[in-house]
Amino acid sequence: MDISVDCVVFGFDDDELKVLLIEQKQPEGKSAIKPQKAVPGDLVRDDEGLDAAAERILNELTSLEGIYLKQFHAFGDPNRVTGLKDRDWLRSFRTHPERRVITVGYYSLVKMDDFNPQAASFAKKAQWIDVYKIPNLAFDHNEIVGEALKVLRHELMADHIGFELLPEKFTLSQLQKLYEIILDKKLDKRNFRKNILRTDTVTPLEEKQSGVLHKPAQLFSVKRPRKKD
Amino acid sequence: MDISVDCVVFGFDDDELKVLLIEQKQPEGKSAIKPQKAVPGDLVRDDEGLDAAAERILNELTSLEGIYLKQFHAFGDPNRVTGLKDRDWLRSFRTHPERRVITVGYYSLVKMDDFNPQAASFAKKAQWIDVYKIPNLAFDHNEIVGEALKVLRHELMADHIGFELLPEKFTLSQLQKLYEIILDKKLDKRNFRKNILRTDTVTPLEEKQSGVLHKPAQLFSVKRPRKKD
DNA sequence: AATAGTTAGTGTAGAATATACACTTAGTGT
DNA sequence: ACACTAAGTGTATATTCTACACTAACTATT
Repeated sequence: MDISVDCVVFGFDDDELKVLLIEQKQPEGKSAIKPQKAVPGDLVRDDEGLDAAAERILNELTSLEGIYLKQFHAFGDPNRVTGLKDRDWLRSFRTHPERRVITVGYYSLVKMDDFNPQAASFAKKAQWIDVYKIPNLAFDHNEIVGEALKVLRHELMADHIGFELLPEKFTLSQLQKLYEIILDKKLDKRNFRKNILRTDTVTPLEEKQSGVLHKPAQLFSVKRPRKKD
Repeated sequence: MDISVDCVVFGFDDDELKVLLIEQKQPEGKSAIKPQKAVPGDLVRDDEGLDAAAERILNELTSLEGIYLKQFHAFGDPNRVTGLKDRDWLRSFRTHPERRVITVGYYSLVKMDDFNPQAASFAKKAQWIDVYKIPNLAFDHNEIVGEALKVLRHELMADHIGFELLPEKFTLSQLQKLYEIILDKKLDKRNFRKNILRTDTVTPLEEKQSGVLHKPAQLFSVKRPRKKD
């Protein structure tokens, strides 16, 4: 058997929660077939830990580093891979295409800002897709994304990890919107603010929004552990 | 690579939280070496899902069926297995002893009543060991048990799954003791009872304790989904 | 028959937390 | 200056959490 790692990378963009999907390479000589989208993932190397593999693979495919990255579930159904396209693809790209693969799911949150679409090579391969509009994916990736989303919701409430999805500087309204979209429900503005400020994970900056056609909002950033001043 | 499943089976006995450990069979011709204890686990078969494997292995080693059994983490450190004894053991009992093995941890809760310890396969014997007095185990099983315990604590609070560890009929005091032991802290009696009764997962029986040298306690059982009466 | 010993069983007041709700403010564009 | 828009702010009420102490029911002993 082989082990792979699949990374469900969440990002947030104005008013959509997105997942990073790659477009699979076309198998040789089958160019007529529409390529499938998939979550970035690959086989774990023989001498590599799971967490390390996840980090490596995510890095290879997105050039991101040092990201909140968490194992959430192992998917081991022996019939995980049944699709014809999936089979074709494996035959073209894997040395042992018939081997059963068990995959370990990781999820991660990134600021879309940090994400570097510079590499045209990259932009060709990877794209952000609205979580609520995900097409059919390769293998069992729809299920994997679904599970990741459940975990994300849970962790969002428990650990307030949501800032990870926002740019360096953000307003509380943006943060609230993020929560509303992930949880798929409206939140009360005043209560939300109380809650967030109480957790003390966020610091107001000197700066304010500008160029908006309404009262400019206070900008915040994530509170980092104090360096000595 | 190979995949294995390890099952951390919790049971409860009066005032100790226990884990089911097996004693590994001795490798041939090394009878001087003290055998190691381990959590029941084995390789996943080639055509078998992870959950199915966990159930099968638990069943093979303990003759239990239909147990609350939940995947909690995959352990994939390439240096998971370093001990000399572990190596010896693998050489004796595995067809591919040098292969790297990634293991998926499951945990499960059983009523010790229902359990009839029957060592089989490569287990010399099976025994319940106090969670807080676990010796050095084979492989990375100490870590695995530790993680399982964390998850158990978490799920205990979230989902009130504690009854699984008690006999069919139990008193609220027994249940409270169970919580106290798992969480390793004292709880307030009245508040505890309020909480449990509020969750509505438990029904009082007609029956009371008897033969105790104090006021006999009401017996309860887990509330099962109503069958049609 | 009375007594001592033991755990079962119960309520409430105060603190903390969660919820619901509406108006004023500071900008931009016309 | 006026209209438009989202930012920002406080309070009263309901709910949940916490701390806390006495009486009840049974057994064993004398």
